[in-house]
Amino acid sequence: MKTPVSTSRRKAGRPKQGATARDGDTERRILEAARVIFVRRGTAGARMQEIAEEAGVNAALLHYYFKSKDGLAQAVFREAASRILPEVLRTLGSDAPIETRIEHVVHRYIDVLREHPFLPGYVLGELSFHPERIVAMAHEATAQGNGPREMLARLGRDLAARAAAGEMQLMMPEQFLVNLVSLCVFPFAARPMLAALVNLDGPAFDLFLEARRAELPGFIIRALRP
Amino acid sequence: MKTPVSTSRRKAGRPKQGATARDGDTERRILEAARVIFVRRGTAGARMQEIAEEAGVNAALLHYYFKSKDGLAQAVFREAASRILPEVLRTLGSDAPIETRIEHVVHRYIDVLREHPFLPGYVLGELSFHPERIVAMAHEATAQGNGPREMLARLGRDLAARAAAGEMQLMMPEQFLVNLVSLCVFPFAARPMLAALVNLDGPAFDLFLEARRAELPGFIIRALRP
DNA sequence: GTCTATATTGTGATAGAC
DNA sequence: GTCTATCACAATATAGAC
Repeated sequence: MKTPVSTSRRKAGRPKQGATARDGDTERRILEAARVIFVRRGTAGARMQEIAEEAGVNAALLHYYFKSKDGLAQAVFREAASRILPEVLRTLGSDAPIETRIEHVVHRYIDVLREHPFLPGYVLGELSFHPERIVAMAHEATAQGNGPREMLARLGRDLAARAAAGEMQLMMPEQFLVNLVSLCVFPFAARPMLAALVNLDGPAFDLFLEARRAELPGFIIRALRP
Repeated sequence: MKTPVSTSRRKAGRPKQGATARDGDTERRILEAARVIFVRRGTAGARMQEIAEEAGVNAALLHYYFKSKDGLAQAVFREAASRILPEVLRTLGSDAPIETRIEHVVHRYIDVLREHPFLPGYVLGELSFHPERIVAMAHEATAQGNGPREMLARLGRDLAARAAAGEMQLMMPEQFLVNLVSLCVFPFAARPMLAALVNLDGPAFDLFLEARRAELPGFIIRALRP
């Protein structure tokens, strides 16, 4: 009998292939289903029953693998947030020219979010309703040395150097970071509003994103000129 | 006995001043309390009991004035969304020079959101988890003639004219609108993340916003240069 | 209009057989 | 590991007295 529970648990002995779970690891199936349902309904709106059905497993198994609904919710939020945060921060802290970093971040961000278009709404909702979740994650990242603080400090030095050389506006790195992320992420979170208000739905939204991916780097770079 | 319920209901005969409700209109007290709780917890996370306590009234009264929890939720969302949408759209469709409109929108947006800093997180969460709500609102606005479509069309003509005169980049009005709104709204929705990741909390966030209010119009106007 | 009491269902969680 | 059965309680909603 294996010890269940815990956030960082991983498969420790294959299941016996019960009749219901057609393939692969049950725990993974549950986690994927939970991601789908939590992202769609929000943490409070999600139902364990619906997650079980989405995963095609018995509802009691959710508690076997993850202790509680909150355990599942935390696991899902971690995964979601770490999918749209760290890589971009890393890119932004590289030693390429700022213009190159901007282009990389914009392209990468929009590409990732096109594959997970509902993540921003979910993450922003969670941030608002469960702000404590992000705090724990930030602590870990900082402890690992992946901390965004160093990245921001380096970015600030680079911006200041370019400004001193008369090549750019002087701008606080925090403002720069927020501008960049806002312009990439917000359109996804606001998608339902754009669809309802200005008919930016379905294929129109895809075209909008394609144009945005191409134009946004230039928009930001022009805004940085002195 | 007065007919209760319905979204657009207003006070029709003062209450008898029950012992509990210290002052004023009970319905209004409930609606205000509902706003506080729904914004804090999200629609699904909010509890009718907590709203009643926040309002200082008996829980049964919530159902007397608003038929159901969903009725209350709709009323709150309408109020919230109409607080951060229509005015800005109107400003953007004025006949002042584009540069002036940008400055007006940025200042107005940031001022309004500083008074209601948790609205963006709530509205974006609702958009994601209850996209159907915004559709109804958009229909009404369009029916009223307040429609954002005309505003966007006018804005598009103005942008095209300035581009033809060689004074600006050519840009689709949708992209322009999204850029402007993203840069104003996103920082509020992402506030918990900024606080955890780069220490932008409390007074630091206020200073950040003050600087942003001053710098953002220039940032956007520079980005529009040819 | 406001209150108490209660109906009724929903929902997270666990015990225990297999 | 997975299932069935069930517990315990939370939560929306209503009935009816005042």
